[in-house]
Amino acid sequence: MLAKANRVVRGADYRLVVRRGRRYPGANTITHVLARDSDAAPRFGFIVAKNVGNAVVRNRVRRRLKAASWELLSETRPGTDIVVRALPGAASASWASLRGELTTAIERGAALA
RNA sequence: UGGGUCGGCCAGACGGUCGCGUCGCCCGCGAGGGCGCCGAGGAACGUCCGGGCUCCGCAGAGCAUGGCGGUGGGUAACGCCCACCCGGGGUAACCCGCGAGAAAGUGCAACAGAGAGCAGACCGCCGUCCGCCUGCGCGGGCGGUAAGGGUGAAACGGUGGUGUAAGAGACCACCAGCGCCCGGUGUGAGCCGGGCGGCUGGGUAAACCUCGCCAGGAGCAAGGUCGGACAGGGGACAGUGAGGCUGCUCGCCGAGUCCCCGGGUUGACCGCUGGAGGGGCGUGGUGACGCGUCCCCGAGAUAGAUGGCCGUCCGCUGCCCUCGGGCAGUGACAGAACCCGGCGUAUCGGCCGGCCCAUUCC
Repeated sequence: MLAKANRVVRGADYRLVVRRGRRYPGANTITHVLARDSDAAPRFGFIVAKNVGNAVVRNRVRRRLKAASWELLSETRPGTDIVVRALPGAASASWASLRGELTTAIERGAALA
């Protein structure tokens, strides 16, 4: 799981990444990637809206996305902010497909180290 | 053994691996790191009640408004819980009732029916008069009546008798209901028994209403500390009383208040978890619950930790089938956000116990 240092936690940061970052749509997620001028650790943020499911479902989706992000953390270029928005299909998506979507988006975002 | 009824409890298990959050200790100037403890629910849910807590400058009184409604207890309090009463259902265990007042007033009630709220007379029954007829009778007018028929959820007590032209609480007996009185019993709602009276005057109060009881307002985005940012302008009212805790009146306090346009911040910390807390034992009580004593500390996040992945077993479903396995899928409802007590709602499945009925055996 991701430590707090690897999380996007400010509302302003979320807005910045979603508006200015490049979008990579997947079957169950939309990934926004924005490179900052920094060599700080990469940061991940997650948006799971109510149309995904009830609170239990949303928690599970966000935790799986966090776990997938943690596995990709060491391979992500420093100074990158990534925000993943979960779509309603993410509730029933398999672990492998979620992780695959995220990997593809980061690769295409040229954010791999 | 089968069926029923009531109550309590659990909420997949184990392992591996990689992680997250608070707190404590240690290391480090610091960023941070290491170790250890703990880390979602019976409903955490809905936010429907009740409280604690916080602020509103907490004199207060009345009205309004809202809620509650058998009795007695429990509780911090309740619209909750317990016991009992009454009424209804069930062979029974047991369940159900939004359980005050309908002769204080106002309102409401489809269809059917002659008539539905100070009721009414369609068929019928009876008397009398007239007409027809040999006659039994038939038809009509007037009057009496409400026993019988019929309508309805409901038709102004029921049964039997006296009475009468036929009938009728018109009168009588018993029963039911209403009111009053007396005796016994229970803390009480009531219950049991006896007497008297007029002879009865439905439902709806989750319709207005009446009676009794309860209730200040807003809510942790409460409220406070620190830091940061910014830009003011206009209008209304104001010791002749602004404003002050939903509305009104009285009373009290007594100085700035409110609105619009524009601009800025939406950071950190406190509140924040040790409490009507949990467990054991004893004790009072039918019980809800109370009392005493010992032990324990058991979540505090803030884009929001409490988990991700893998394996074995377990349960369920489907298929195959050599009747014992194999394969595949799946794991109820649901996620703390100041904290408690309730209620309501959702829920795959499982465990335990009390009681009742039927049946079999001894």
